[in-house]
Amino acid sequence: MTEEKQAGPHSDPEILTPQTPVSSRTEAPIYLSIRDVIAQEIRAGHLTVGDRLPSERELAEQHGVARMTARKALGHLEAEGLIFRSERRGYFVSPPRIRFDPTSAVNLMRQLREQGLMTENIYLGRQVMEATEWLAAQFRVDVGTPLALERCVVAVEGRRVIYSEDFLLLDALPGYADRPYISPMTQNIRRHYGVHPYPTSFRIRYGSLSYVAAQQLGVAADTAGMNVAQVQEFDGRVVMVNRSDCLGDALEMVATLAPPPAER
Amino acid sequence: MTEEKQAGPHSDPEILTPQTPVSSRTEAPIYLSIRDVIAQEIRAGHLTVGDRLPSERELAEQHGVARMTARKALGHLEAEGLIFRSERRGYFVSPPRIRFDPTSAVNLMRQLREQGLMTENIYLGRQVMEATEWLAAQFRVDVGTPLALERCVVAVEGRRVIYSEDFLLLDALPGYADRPYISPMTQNIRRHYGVHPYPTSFRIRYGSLSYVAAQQLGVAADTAGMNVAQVQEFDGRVVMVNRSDCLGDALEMVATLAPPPAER
DNA sequence: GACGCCTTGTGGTCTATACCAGATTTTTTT
DNA sequence: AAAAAAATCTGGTATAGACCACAAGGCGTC
Repeated sequence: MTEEKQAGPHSDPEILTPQTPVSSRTEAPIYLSIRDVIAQEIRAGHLTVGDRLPSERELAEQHGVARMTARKALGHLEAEGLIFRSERRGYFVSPPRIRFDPTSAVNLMRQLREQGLMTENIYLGRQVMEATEWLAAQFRVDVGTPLALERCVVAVEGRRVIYSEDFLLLDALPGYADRPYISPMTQNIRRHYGVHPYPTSFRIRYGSLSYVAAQQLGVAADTAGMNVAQVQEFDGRVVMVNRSDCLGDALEMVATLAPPPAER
Repeated sequence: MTEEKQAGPHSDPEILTPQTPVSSRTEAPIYLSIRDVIAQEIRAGHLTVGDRLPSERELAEQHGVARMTARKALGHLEAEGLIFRSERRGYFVSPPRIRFDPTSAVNLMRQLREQGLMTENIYLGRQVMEATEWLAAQFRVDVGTPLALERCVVAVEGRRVIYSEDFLLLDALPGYADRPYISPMTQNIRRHYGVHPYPTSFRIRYGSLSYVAAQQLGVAADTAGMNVAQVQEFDGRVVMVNRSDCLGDALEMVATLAPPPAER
């Protein structure tokens, strides 16, 4: 889980080559075989990280299929994390997935930098709001409790991959609204209040990106990804709830766990 | 994270209604507005869990669009977990997502039953194999080390949602190959060897389902979902690695974490 | 009642085309 | 040389058809 083979980022043998039908009764769809051809190109190293793929129209012509069929093959490769698309620019070979440990107290930005990735935090602004039903439940407060919302986008190696919303309990953070934003939220809190919040729960689900997230990340509205929610506390009090929409092909959640104390 | 509102399974206010454009410069795609209409029907309770939706062709006609457009709206709803499709049967309103805690030592089947869900384990068979590169790294053994592979499908409330592959280190489990399969793998190991393995790491990623998984689960080959890998140990030795392909709309990963010891 | 055939409906796949808006490149103008 | 305009290329969306394989239900025979 921690080690990484180094025979090229896309030679990961764990992907049980979901290749063409294994002697299935019915033909496999054409787009799967096209996908396999392209995947092979990438794994073989003919196309390497950052390279641009032929356009949908070119691929369609090359394989003698309609554009929508080629498009479906590309969509599949995207879901597998081999390639990503940049809106109206083209498809590119993906770098290896970013790893994020939702159980770690180390904040996301730092986790990314520790992987040697060039990361950037694009701050979108702050607003004050009242707790919705869901937020109130997370914070264990009443609906309508004042919260601060900090919105930002995280770009890794120049690609926008995470749209993040941090909700902060203003009651627990006096004077917060008057202070400037500092990049990693946990740093922000630590700097101002001298405490370091830690995650107490998380939820990861596959889902579609919200409309704003898709816009901010510059992807099609129908892009699917991962919706992550993370709750952070200190002193036994929930102070921060994070909601993120992540491009599914760009990252993966990993964690190493301590053995259960009873077993020790 | 742990509580559930009970105003109907699909009134979850956390979904920040990724509705029609928020005064965007450009029109939102048609399929998003169709999606919103259907989502509204479901949230309002006009369609409830298990109900069948109109067919793609019917919806297309109702909204005066092409079938592929209606299809795209349905695909979006599926990604959001509001509906699911049964191959060549139709679309149905989903039950709430199943929750799975990858950090828990409690096995999946039991977790599901604790949520009051009718679960079924469909055993697909066993085979003996040699460790591939990836598996060898997980087990911390040499490539080619003999392993047992147990394959099964988990159905929840009658719907197949997880295709699971358990890899077992035969060296650590003498005589395993001669013993019958017992449903939850951890139970299996415990029964035979008196020890209870616990998870030591996991990895969750968004991705496409493998071809066999899609076949076993009875979904289209282009279905995306979540790929989960989990490593289990006992006595400091990796004895089991699980790889699962899950229907993304059917479940979510949740966990509650202990505060870091340093903070206590 | 049990079994098998056939019809019908459904999603799964695919084609061929079209238009749009944004990104990129080229050309022209200043 | 710089700036502006135009042409081109790209993916994003949408239409309107088509055929297939499988699921389900009806119908018939046995």
